[in-house]
Amino acid sequence: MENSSEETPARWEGLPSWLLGQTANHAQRLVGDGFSSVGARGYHYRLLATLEESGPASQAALGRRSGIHLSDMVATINELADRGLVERAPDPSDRRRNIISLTSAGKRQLRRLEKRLAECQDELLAPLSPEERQRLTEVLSKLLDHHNRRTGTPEEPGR
Amino acid sequence: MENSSEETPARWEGLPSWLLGQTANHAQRLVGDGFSSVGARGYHYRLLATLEESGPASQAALGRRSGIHLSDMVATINELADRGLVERAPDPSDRRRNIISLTSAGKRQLRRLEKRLAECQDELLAPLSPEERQRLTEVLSKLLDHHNRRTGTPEEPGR
DNA sequence: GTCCGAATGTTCGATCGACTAACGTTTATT
DNA sequence: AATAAACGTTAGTCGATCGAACATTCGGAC
Repeated sequence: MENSSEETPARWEGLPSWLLGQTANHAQRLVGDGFSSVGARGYHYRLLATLEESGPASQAALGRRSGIHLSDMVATINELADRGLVERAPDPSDRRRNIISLTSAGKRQLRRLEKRLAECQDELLAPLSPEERQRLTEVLSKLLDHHNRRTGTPEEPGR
Repeated sequence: MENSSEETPARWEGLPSWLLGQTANHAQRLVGDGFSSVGARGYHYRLLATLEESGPASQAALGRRSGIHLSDMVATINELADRGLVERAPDPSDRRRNIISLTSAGKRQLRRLEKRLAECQDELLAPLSPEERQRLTEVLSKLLDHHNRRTGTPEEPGR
């Protein structure tokens, strides 16, 4: 979507689903650009952040905690390991597992990414007043909650 | 994103960009499912609607008006033409061009898609009060406007 | 009239996030 | 010991979006 022009208002442009999709695109572009300016992408941030929160863990566990699919974890960890931001070591007590841990360079990168991320949020919400920002995140949270409950995120139903 | 579980709140889940992306995903899934239940997808609706609004036109013009990339127009028109919803005829006055027009079957399909679409908006916004819905679309429109102005949609600057 | 730039339709490919399928290895259960 | 389950890995699919290249055709400048 780069176009439009010509004198067409387009009938779908007022639909909530369309507005959501478009603003989400802008948001994602902003954040993606912010990340790529430091040589990273979304999965990198998510994995580094998860790693800092839960400490060293196996790829499967990190996948569960970060919501990154197992098969994408492989590539993500490869990329981060290549950059020395993360270490992959075999688990001595379970030879199936790798234990992934954050290096200090990884921690520094995480700080950078968080800074960019915060800047992007601000750029994203620039035209909104603090109250509007508050209301927006509230309403979005409510929507997200509703649909997560009935669709995604099993969140261990009976446990 | 099917996972999560494990007892991790995840630090990015409150970020506006994340909330936007996730709710947009839900919205897109809803609409996409609605469309595919009639054997269509997003581009089909957009093209059919554009076609009804602006009448028969060349692929390039339709692309500009619908915001669909030229290279994707080809496939979209192919699919719609295969289903008999649209007709592709050479322009006698310009042999580069095809003139695309809506068939009556296409118009009927458009009606169906619009109905589904309306239902999906309702399902999407289900947990929100009318006032909240109003506010949400307003805020999103404001955001979208802001970012379209400074990024996408040139909308012929000097014309 | 001819020539060059632009528009048009088309094909191919790349991206990014999400997800499926299959497979070999290793551990746990029975 | 046999079977089930978990783990890591590779290799794909998919949908939405976009870029690059190309041949054809048109239009305007000269």
